[in-house]
Amino acid sequence: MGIVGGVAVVEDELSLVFSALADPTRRAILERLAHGDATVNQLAEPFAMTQQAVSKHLKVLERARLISRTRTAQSRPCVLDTAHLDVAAGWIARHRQIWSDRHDRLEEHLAALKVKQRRDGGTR
Amino acid sequence: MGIVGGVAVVEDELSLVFSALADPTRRAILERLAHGDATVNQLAEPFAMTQQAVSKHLKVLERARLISRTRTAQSRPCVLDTAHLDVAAGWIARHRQIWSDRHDRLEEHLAALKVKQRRDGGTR
DNA sequence: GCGCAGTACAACCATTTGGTTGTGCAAACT
DNA sequence: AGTTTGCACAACCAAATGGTTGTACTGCGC
Repeated sequence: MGIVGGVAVVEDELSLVFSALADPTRRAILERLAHGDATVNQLAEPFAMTQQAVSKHLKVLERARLISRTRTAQSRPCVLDTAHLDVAAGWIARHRQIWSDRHDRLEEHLAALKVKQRRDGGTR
Repeated sequence: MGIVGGVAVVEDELSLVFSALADPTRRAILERLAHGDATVNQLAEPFAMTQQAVSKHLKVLERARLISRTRTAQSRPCVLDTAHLDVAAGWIARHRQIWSDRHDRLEEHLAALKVKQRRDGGTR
C-alpha cells in the first residue's frame, strides 16, 4: 500500500484532496470556513465530538492544503486555500469532458445539478 | 464513526463518491473506462496486484455508482456512470463559487488549470 | 462431460482512520 | 502569581481499507 517497486510513494495531491473531502464532518468544516475564518473551538462547537477530534480533522485538511493556519496569539484561526480544491475540480472536469465526448450529456447534468443544489442547499 | 445518536447513518452519496476517487488505482480504472468499456481482467492487467484486488476496487466504484456492470455471458464488463461524478463536481463547484465570492479568483484558477491539464495530461 | 477462462467470495493480515481520554503548554485575564 | 482559555500531543481502541491466498462458481471450447 503506497508502495511501488519497493519505494514508498509520496501520497499524491489528488488522493489527499479527495480523501479529505470524503468525510461529512470535514466538508461541513469547509462550508463553515467558506463563510468566514474561524477558530478551532468555533468549528468544534456544532459537532457532537471532542475538540481533539476536530483538531485531527483540521490536520487532515491542512495536509491536503485545503486550509492553512496562522498562529495568531493563542488562537489558531483557519483560512481556506482555494487553489487546492481546484486540483480536484480539475480532475473531475477533465474526466467529465472525456465522458461527455462519448455521452454528450454534460450540459444537461450541469443544469440538473444547479436546480438540485438550490433545492437541498446543505452538504448532504 | 458513521454513527449519530446511536443510529447507523447510511453513508451519504458524496462521501462514497469522494472516497472512491481518493485512490489512484481507482482513478486509473476510471480513466481507462473513459476510453471504452473493459472486462475485469483487462482492467487488472496494467496493475501490480491480483485480479481479486481489482475486483474489490470495482465494488467500491460500483457502490459509489461511478460504474455499473452488466452480466454479459461469463465476463462482466464495466461501464461508466457519469451522473454520479456530477454529484462530486456539483459540491466542489458550489463551494468554489462561495469562495470566489470572497476571493474573486475563480476564473483565474480555472484558466490556470486548463493550461496545466493540457501540460501534464495524466492522473497525477 | 471435461477442462479452462473469467470472476467473485471468504478468511486472513497490516495499516489507516476516526474517535476517545488524559495531559501539557502558552497566552490572556484578574 | 495563579487560573482560565485555546489548542495539540500521546496512548489507546474499534472499525474500515487495501491487499493477500485459497477456493468456488459459471459459461465457453472441445
